[in-house]
Amino acid sequence: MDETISLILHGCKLAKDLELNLANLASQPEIFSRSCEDIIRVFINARERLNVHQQDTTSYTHHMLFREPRELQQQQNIDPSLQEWLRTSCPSAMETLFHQSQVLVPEKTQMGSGDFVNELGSRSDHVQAIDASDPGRGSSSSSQRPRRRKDEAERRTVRVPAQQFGNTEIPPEDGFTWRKYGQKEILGSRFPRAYYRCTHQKLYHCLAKKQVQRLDDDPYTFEVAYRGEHTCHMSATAPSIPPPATDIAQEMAQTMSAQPQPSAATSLARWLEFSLGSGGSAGCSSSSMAAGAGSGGEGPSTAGRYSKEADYPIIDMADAMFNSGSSSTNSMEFIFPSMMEEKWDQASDKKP
DNA sequence: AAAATTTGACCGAC
DNA sequence: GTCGGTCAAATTTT
Repeated sequence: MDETISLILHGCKLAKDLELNLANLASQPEIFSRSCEDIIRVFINARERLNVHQQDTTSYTHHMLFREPRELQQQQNIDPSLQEWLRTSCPSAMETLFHQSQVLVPEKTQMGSGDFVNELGSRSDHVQAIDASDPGRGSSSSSQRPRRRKDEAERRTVRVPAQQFGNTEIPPEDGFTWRKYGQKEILGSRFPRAYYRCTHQKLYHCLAKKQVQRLDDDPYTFEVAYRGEHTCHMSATAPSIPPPATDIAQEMAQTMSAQPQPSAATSLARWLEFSLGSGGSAGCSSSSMAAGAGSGGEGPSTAGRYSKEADYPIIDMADAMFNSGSSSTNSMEFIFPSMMEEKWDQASDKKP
């Protein structure tokens, strides 16, 4: 069953890489199509495995999926940038699977064991997650003197190696667009700390931020601390402060051309959330919901948003996802509705 | 022209 | 007072 999890994560990884390369692939439909088919193949494979287990016992799959998330995470050695992507795309699934915010991969673990090479040629970042409460530099301020703002969001820290080619001083992409708003010399650190906020902060009131700083002892490794939640790419929440329609259109046009379109992969991520997360009746889901509320993420609102759909059993969702046959076009239309018609909102959001 | 970055000033927590 | 985080005007880039 661990292999199935690994497959699903591989699929997510491919989807993430596709998302990152979406803009580049606009002019290369063959590669784009092949990548999509790869992703579909991976998930079909996963579904078949789930089907097998489903025949064994109806609840077996679910129990195994939720058995020991932390243990699984350690076994899989999940790419933390993928974690961040999954976490922002489908928080409850992420929490269920990985107990997010407690991600801890011990030092000197075999980096890259979960590293998948894909046809898009994008390299998989070898990243290492560290606990936000690590007493080391970077969170020293919080451990030494818990400078707490009332509404300060939880910090999630990952270490990311510098790019292998090109300008190694630029921290690798993480799938989001950021605007730098400050830089500070930090006492006792060789390198300054850079402060970024989400580019879409104004338009979507997206409060996500990150701090990037090179390690003293390893200038080719960045420590990236994320704070706040991305609301800009979650179509259900984005218009919570509705901007003028023209601004949205402008923003979307700009987003489509300038960067990967997050909502495409978000659709896939939602399937994960349906399948893996917050399965109402299961005991594990309640704990994950509680953890979401307690650990400072936007847990309650996000988890509640999909609670209805989460009633679907795993196999039903997988079937719904792939039952349009092996035609990549049809499958893609289901998997990436926002890309095809940008109809996801109407399809999933049951607004009055 | 608009968007992004730079950088000194400012502010709140200690 | 120091320090880290943010603001915002100036500057650079697109």
